[in-house]
Amino acid sequence: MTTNSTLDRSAGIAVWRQIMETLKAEIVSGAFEKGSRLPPESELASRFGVNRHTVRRAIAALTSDGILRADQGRGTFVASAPLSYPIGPRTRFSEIVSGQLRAPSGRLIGSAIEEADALLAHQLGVPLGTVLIRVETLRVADGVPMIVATSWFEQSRVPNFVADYAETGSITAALQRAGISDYRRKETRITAELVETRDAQQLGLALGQPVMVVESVNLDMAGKPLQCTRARVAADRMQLVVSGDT
Amino acid sequence: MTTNSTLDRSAGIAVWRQIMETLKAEIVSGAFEKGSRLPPESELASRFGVNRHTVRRAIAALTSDGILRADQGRGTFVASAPLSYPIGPRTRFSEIVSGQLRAPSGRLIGSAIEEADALLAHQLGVPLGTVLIRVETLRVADGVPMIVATSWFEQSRVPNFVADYAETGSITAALQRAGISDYRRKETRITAELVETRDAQQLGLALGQPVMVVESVNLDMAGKPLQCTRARVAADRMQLVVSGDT
DNA sequence: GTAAATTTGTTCGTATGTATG
DNA sequence: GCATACATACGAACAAATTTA
Repeated sequence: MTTNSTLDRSAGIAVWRQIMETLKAEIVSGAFEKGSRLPPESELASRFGVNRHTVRRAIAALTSDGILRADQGRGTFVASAPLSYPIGPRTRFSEIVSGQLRAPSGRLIGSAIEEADALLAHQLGVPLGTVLIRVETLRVADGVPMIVATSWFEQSRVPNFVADYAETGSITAALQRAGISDYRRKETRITAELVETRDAQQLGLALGQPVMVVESVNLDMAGKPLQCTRARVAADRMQLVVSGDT
Repeated sequence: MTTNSTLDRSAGIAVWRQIMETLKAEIVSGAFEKGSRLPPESELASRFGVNRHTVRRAIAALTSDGILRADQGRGTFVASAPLSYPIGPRTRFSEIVSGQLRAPSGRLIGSAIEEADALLAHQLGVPLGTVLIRVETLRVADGVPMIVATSWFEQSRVPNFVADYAETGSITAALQRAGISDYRRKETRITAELVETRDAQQLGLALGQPVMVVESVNLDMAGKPLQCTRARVAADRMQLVVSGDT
């Protein structure tokens, strides 16, 4: 079960973290049941070919994440098994990919004003340092959190966006109040990462679970970039569908 | 589009590596065109709030990956952006990589004869129990493994597929030898999972890393299902791109 | 064409973090 | 807890190549 992926000592990733990731992956994949005892530290140390201190640090990190719990004298136990929300056949949410969800099921979980860095400036076609609105939203289907998304808009184009979105729960509706009647998606880029701590909390995912990262740019009808979105999608609950037609 | 403006100094990941990942993500997302010059090291250092040495190490790592190239006195330039994988009706791995000036290569890593189960029978439009060829392939670009794919074909339509693919390294070429001159993609479904042990070995990924799972069905020009594929894509090496034209 | 400014490349030293025994 | 070795990060300087004025 365990392929000894050789520890890399100069990859810029601390050995304790590499061990932590490996153990987490094994727990997630079900190698250890919930409540079961982990092998003793000495055994793990010899298995990974490291000092016991190093294993202890990996275990400490997993403990502070709530994944393990160590009882002095008894051993280390799996505290929380990986969550899973089997909501039947995977929901198909291709329309969400472009951030064009029309139904008001979005919840505002945060917003901020910030200046465009090189990447955002390029994607939105604005000068570096342009004032942007950043909006964090959570999208839920059937009571299950599905997507955490971060969107950026040029503030001068949608000055009252945050209040409008909070009220309507819909990006389309909020944009309409700013006089933008329609928009279209330019392109969508998809990759996958391990979920970040904050997103894991929002999505109710265990750490170490994968999320799809969907980056998209929407254009107004004049072809000017309007909105830039980075959505993190719970991979076990949702499937992106790309039609081959047209 | 990493908005990770704050570097995490106690995550067990070296700062230079965090910067490397950020820059790589920005290059992939198109903030810097191929051939364009990166901001000077001093500027990047102040942007990330680190010493110039630290930026230099991140740049050195990207240089040894072939992504950047540094000329003394001139600057640092984007040599070759990491691959992106455009998904559309005519997706073909070899065209994609050759379009981006990379050397494509498909390697046969296994094959088997099996009977269609309910799912495969439905997707290929054949009766339950129809004899299929299952082919496992590894696709590599510039010596870096990118994709492990499992494909199913109706054996009677491509009786000699395995030998033809092993010889040509190309699905398109092997199908042509079976008299199938062209095909198109019906639909593509994307999700993400943690990499499986066997795939991790093939792709050279550590356990616990995410892969994108791309399931697709190709149709022949008469619209009949021809090929059904489940590809596992190394998420840190490739980005799927859906253009907005479709 | 020369000088100044920019930008990458290199070499010291020092402090801190990581991993071992 | 302590001593040791190595990797990481910072700071200051200087050298080499290129661009700009």
